[in-house]
Amino acid sequence: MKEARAVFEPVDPKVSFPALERELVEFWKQDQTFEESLRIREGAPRFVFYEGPPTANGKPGTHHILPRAFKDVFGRYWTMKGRFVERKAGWDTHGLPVELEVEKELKISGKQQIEEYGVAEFNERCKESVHRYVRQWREMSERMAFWQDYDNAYWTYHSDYIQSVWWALKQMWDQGLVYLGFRVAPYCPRCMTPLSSHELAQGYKDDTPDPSVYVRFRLKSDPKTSLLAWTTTPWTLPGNVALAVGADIGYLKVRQGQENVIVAEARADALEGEYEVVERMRGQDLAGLDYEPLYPYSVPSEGRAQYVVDADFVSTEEGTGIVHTSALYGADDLRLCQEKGIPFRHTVDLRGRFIPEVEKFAGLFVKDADPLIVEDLRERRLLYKEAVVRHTYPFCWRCDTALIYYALNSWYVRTTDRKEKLVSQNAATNWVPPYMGTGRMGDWLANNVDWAISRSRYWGTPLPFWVCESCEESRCVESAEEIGLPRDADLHRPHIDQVTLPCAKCGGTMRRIPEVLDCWFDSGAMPFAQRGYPQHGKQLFEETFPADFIAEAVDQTRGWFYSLLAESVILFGRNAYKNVICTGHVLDERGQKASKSRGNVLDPNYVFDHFGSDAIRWIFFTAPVGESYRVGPQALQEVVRRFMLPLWNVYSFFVTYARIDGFDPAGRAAVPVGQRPVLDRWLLSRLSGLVRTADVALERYDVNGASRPLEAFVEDLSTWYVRRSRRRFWKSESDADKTAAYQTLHEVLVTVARLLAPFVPFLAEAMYRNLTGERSVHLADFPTAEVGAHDPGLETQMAAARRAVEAGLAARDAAHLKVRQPLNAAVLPGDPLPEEIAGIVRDELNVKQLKFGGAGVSLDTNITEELRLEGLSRDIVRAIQQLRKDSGFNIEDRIQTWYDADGQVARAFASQADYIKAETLSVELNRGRAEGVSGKSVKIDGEEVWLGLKQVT
RNA sequence: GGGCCGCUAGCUCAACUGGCAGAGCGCCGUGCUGAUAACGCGGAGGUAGGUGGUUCGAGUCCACCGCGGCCCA
Repeated sequence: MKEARAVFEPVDPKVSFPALERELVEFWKQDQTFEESLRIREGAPRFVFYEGPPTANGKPGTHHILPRAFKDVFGRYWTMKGRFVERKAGWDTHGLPVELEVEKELKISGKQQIEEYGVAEFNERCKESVHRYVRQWREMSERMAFWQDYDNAYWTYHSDYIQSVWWALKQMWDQGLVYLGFRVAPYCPRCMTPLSSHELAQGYKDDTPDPSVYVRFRLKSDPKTSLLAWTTTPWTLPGNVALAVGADIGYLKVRQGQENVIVAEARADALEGEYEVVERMRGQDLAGLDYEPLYPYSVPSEGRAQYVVDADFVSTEEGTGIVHTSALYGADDLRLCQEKGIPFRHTVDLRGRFIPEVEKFAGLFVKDADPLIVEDLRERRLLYKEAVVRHTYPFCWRCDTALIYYALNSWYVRTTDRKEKLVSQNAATNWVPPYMGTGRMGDWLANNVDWAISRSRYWGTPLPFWVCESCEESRCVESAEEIGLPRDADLHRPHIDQVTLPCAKCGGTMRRIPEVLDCWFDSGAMPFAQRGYPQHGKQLFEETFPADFIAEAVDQTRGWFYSLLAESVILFGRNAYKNVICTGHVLDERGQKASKSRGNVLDPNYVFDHFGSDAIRWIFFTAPVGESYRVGPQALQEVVRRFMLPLWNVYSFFVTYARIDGFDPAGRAAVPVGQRPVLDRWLLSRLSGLVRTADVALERYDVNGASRPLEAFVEDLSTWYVRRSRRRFWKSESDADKTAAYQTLHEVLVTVARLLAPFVPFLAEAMYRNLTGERSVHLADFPTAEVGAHDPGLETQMAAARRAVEAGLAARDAAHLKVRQPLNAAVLPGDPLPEEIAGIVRDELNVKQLKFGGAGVSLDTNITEELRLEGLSRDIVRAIQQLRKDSGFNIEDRIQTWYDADGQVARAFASQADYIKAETLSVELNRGRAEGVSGKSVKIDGEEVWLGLKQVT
């Protein structure tokens, strides 16, 4: 309009957020906005963030967006607060998951086939696989606007990184924390490898049938009397070396026919048939009794075995209260035997078959031997009774073989030695939500066991332990140089296995142990290993340890959250992170966990292409942190419709009118807030409170505490401020009121864009760049609250006004008086409102006079002729506006208007002509039908009225 | 078997320290509208998973039980 120069680009109200986002991804890349956001904060105090490296063994899913969104929001927030936030990307590249992916690719399975294929070649394939997946991860991360330095990522397989890890192991070695232990682990006899707890968790099956057998162990001193023991693994019976009882548990000796049987009193219902109690005793009375071995295979010639011992793990929850103990096939069993000095030896080999010395069952696979053993005991009248139990039992998640518990050698870090410190350092860490730290993590640490760090695999950091062939002297190496290799040498198997070292003690040959390192140790080393510390980056490491903030999903409790904590406590005496957000799981729309095997993983590209990254981020930020999230097309659609579009439309509304009026935020001095109309003062007061609320919440890592008030504010902005202010922008005259409206809405939108920038970086960027003409919202400062604008009294009054409106509209509805019909007066309950606010209520209710203080709402329903005509004039305006719109006229177009009407409607046209002309931008209002003007008949108050509009050029 | 979390309208979820049970979506009715894929008002829809307890008062605190999710065994 007029000669005004529009300073804003037009805004498409039919925006496609996915398209908008793609443009901005490209813009940021070209503009190097992220790099700039770091550059402008160089030298400022750091906010230290650590990237928990994703394992690059598969395509990223929508559930991976969740923790990455939380990581991103704080990087952006603290950058806007003036801190330097380095964001070094990282990739977890080693480990069984990567190997399995490659095994699938190569269509091979198991260690034997890998070795036939060739370890060198196999590891090359692993590396290639990782790079392939990292490309997809990077693409997803950039599309979701997770700003990180991807070009300088750390990779756990790099030689520098491996040597940092070696250094860490050497530190632990020197502290005497590394040892070779003989422990019971879940073991797959087909794959011939122990499994990690992580793998174990994937393979439990409910309702697995197993034999449940009760076995007599005859006392040496009295062969008529047996101790009754229960087991679900008969194959461990040839390995029996002891029976365990609880010292304080009460036991019964009962007579059944010619035989006596001893069981826990609390388990007497395990007895079959009639019995007579002969004697009562306690576990401690039984301890030390010798019994007849079932089989002669399990005990070496020396040492005392096969007698009753007391143990703290015996319970009377199930079984007989007398626990059959086979040293090598149960964790409690082995610990007990080691404590009591009971000798033992294996009866089963690494393939899960009985060794030749177990003559009766030699060569049989243990599970196949179960029924034979039961039968053997039955024939020898040692079987008391037999049944089948259904319980939860672990299987190999790869090959589905039933796992067995099996004792073998593994390397350990004695974390239990630092348990107190682990617990206290964890307690000093700020967990969001808090129960993750005290509950899940705290309980886990309280039951800390030594960390099994060795894996009998191929693609991993090789354990730098060399052992002498002759004298068993061992040594830990901490760098490539130390073993005569260049720093950048490939340190992986099989190359490293070629390196032999002379034994300093006996001059013999030292060879590396074959195992590689648990890959969780790799990622836990990232605070220093990402710098190549201590050979490189010493100062950088010291400046960036510990992290202010990390975020991952809940499954990292025993994963990265623990490995970071354990390694940092051992090496540096404190935790590696001060604040941690633990996000929940992403569920599908039916509430099921998203997983590859269920096939319900939401493809991130589907989400990005249909709804956009901002939409999914906003869902994650507003849903309860730490809980499970249900995400699907409906939820995404809703967040777009409920939050993003209303905000976008406020923005589009502003730009539409600002362009028409040529409003330039820099063009005129700001109207002082105190002089602006009450709606503006109210909105600015709300904004001021919002800024403070969001800022305080984010400082406390309370994402919901910021996002939910933001959402509520946008709703108020859209459904109250803009709704009540439309006429201020629409009216023709440019006065102080209109200027105030423009200035207020502009300021609010710019501030909201800055507040939203960390959360929905695309939407905020699009708004901010157009509204300010500046380069990027992500280079701006986070808003600070305008203390002067805060007016709690006004907010209270406005809330009262809105309640009054609500009551008034309800009363009108009940009286069937439509809102377009003005009324003379209304009485509302409550205290009188100041005139300025009462005016808003009058407008909204369309009444001439308002009184407060009534008991309820009462309306003056007497409609005078004058009120009648006024009401009709609003119907007329409404009809003309609709016709203007249907005719495709622009909002600011002037028109000539013709009408053909009779009676009341005609009188309304005449008496309210000025009002109608002003509202509809009609320069003329003519009665009768015009030649050559296309028109339309409409119904107004039941009467046919012909309207014709013509644009004035 | 143990631990953590959840269970509030048909669906998704709120409600500072105990104080009259709410919103959004969906449904029905109605109104408003030259920003909106909208919005307003009204309506239907609730024994707050169950049972006890503490309290003047419990969705909220305690105990036990049930169901679901996750983690661990």
